[in-house]
Amino acid sequence: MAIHLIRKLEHFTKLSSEEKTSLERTAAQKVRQLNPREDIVYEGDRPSQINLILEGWACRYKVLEDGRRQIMGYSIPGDICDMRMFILKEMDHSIGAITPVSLAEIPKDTIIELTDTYPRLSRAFWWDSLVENAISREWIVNNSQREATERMAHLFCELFIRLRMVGLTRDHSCEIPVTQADLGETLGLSTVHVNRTLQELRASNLIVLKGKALTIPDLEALQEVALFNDNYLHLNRDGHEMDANE
Amino acid sequence: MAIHLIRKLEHFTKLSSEEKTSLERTAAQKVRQLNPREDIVYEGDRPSQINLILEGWACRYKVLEDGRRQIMGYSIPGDICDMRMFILKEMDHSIGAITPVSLAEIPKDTIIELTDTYPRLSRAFWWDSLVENAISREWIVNNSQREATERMAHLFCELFIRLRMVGLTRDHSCEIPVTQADLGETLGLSTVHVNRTLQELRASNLIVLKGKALTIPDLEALQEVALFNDNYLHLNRDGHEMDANE
DNA sequence: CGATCGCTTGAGCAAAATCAAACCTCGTGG
DNA sequence: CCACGAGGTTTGATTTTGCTCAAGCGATCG
Repeated sequence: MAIHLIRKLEHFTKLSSEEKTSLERTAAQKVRQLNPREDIVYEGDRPSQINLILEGWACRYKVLEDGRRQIMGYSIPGDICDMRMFILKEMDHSIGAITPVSLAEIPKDTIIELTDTYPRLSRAFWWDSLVENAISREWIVNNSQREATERMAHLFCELFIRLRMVGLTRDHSCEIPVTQADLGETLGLSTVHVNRTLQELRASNLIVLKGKALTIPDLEALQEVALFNDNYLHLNRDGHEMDANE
Repeated sequence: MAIHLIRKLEHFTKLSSEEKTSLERTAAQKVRQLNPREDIVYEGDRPSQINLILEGWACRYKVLEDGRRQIMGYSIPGDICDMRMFILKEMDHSIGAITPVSLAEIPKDTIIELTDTYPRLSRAFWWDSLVENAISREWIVNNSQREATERMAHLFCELFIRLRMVGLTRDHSCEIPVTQADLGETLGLSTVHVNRTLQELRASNLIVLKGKALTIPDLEALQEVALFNDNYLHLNRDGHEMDANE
């Protein structure tokens, strides 16, 4: 069930079969199920373990005192939330389930053991967290410089590529299980404007969105209107020189 | 000259005098001077060393194909740009000097040696980079949910506190050596609107800004209008249990 | 079968962008 | 010493983008 994580990490470096089975075993140890809208961790929590998303979508978010809510990132299968508990005492944001979520709960010590035993895994985790940071930075650009249509297009490009990395697309399609209100809280737009922007993207045949099923007939075209540059996702196997040779 | 870095890291854990002199020595090894608007690293670069800001301000930024520019973070004295080169091959953004900047160039191997010798330093660097990520996430919230006045107020609160951490404030004042155009590219606002927003903050006596000198007569008041919560800066000495006892 | 949640539409409004010009400072060179 | 120019700030007028408010619609589910 750690298949998504493994697929993702192998965009950085090829893992040995021993490393893969270790990951599989670790991820199977303790699994927790959550319902949509349930929180995985709360702002202010002092988490003592790492959560790996096995199935479903979650999001990181903050709520301002007056109720405004901002989604700062999506966690999809294969994503780890979060390594930072090794150092930081308190969560400065919450993580909530969007769909039903199945989580592997991995104790701190298990991770330490794993990374001590397999330095390649340690580096791959590091890569993963650096890419996550790069995504945060790109979101600053997206929500600050791009206008609604570009912004939405950019988000769809990113999500499609991330889902493809972990094997969750088919041809030109994937599932985007978020509501238009969620999209608004992601992109800093009102729900009404999200709706109208989606209509615009549909009208230009850039996307087909029926319920949760997103189809991108021409990814390049969508990337163009989004001014999308995938370099921040670091897909070029930066760790290939440490590939396992099997 | 690594004094600012040391001050910052000691908000996480107290360093031993040996660790401090090692940092000082490392930072004095090779120093480079840059002029305002000169780039420290370019998007696409493959950096081979770490740059520590000793004096002056720099910023991380991206430029879209059509010229729109977004500043994604400020680097002030004591900031490290950037540790990620251990893993990632190519910079996905640029870093440019805002003021004259003096940089310590630290070779990869020196950092490895340092962190291998002093695990406490290693953890402190890790903390530092996690706080940097938390700042990025907060900027997403800031530029997406807050309106112009709140947004600007929030930025000033953050910068003031960060400068205070490294000893670069006096009473209620500090230097903010950025132009209004820079502020616009930071906050996702037009220069004209930045100007008007500043006037508003001045009119409400929330800030005094003369040239580059910023005075915040009542930080709490400014934090209130900004809906500012400092938890994301992790100032509470999360590493105090590993303090050096000297 | 009503209630709830999510999506859609319309009308009016507010925030911020754009465009254009003036002004101010400061450093440089005649 | 003064003129000039560049970079930065300020102001006014107008337009655009996206927000708010309000209501209706269409599924889905107990």
